[in-house]
Amino acid sequence: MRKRSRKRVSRPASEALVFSFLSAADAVEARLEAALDPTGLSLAKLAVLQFLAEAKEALPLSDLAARQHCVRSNITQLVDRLEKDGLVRRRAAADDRRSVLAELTPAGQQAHAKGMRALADAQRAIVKALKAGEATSLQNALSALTS
Amino acid sequence: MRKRSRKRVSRPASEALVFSFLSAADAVEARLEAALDPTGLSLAKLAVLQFLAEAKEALPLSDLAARQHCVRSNITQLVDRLEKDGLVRRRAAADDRRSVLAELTPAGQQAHAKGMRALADAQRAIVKALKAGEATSLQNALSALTS
DNA sequence: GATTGATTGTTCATTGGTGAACTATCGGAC
DNA sequence: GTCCGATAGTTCACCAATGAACAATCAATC
Repeated sequence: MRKRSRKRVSRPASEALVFSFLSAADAVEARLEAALDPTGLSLAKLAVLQFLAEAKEALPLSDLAARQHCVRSNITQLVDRLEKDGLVRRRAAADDRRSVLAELTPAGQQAHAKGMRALADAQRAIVKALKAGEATSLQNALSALTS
Repeated sequence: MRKRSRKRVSRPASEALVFSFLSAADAVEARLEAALDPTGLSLAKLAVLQFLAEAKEALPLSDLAARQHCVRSNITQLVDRLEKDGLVRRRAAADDRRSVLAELTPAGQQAHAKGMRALADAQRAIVKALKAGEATSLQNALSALTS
């Protein structure tokens, strides 16, 4: 489950908000990860399956890296593990001999479905924990933070 | 800088809030980590230095693990790296021969001071990005999420 | 005083990330 | 047609974290 424990370096009041924020995010992430636990998937793995499923076709690894917003070497390793799990297969691309395509196996499709169901449940539970009003104010705060 | 790229598995409106939240947290964390970059420290390392500095004495590694909310093996490795950086020293405990104490070196004290300054600046900048009203509503949302 | 159980730190394997270096291939420009 | 720069994937070393297994030590309890 790989908890990603938060450090809360500083104490003071206003600045502490930043670490509360990060700490809350870790808690949420841990909750999602825990929800996926029975499926044997992680968020990282499920994301790859989801990209493959929504594309409805095999995708080049660099494509996956772009969608995942991560470096290519990370995808190489993720796909290594997914392949070992039997959820994904590597295939050569017809047009470009540099390219390697990843495609879902039947087991991968099933894992994807199961994982997305578990994830959706967990997401709903978390969102429900925020009363309607707070959800929108959170959304404002969020956009202020990311800008 | 170790960006912790967010996956945004799902698209739908309300549930997507959860991933926006995680994504915003990653952005904030990346910003803090970037602010620490010139000091050569990471959040994880700075947190250890901070615990040692605020304790004003050498601390057993298991103590650090407790404060960091992480497993002991993680601290072993973190202190390994900090020791290699020359910021921390391992020392035997007088009373308990199982215990290993970590203490700040002079370089460690300086790095701590510099790191905390950089961190505080970055925190202030981030908090300022949230107008006063949104800060409190965020705080409410936060407590709703963690409960 | 010996045994038994908890605690301390380390090591190892695994997950998930980064970035640099390398090979192979692809496409143009010339 | 050849050369040269961009692109694709892998490998490697590193950072950060987890959890299991292990040796050493401590603390009771008998």
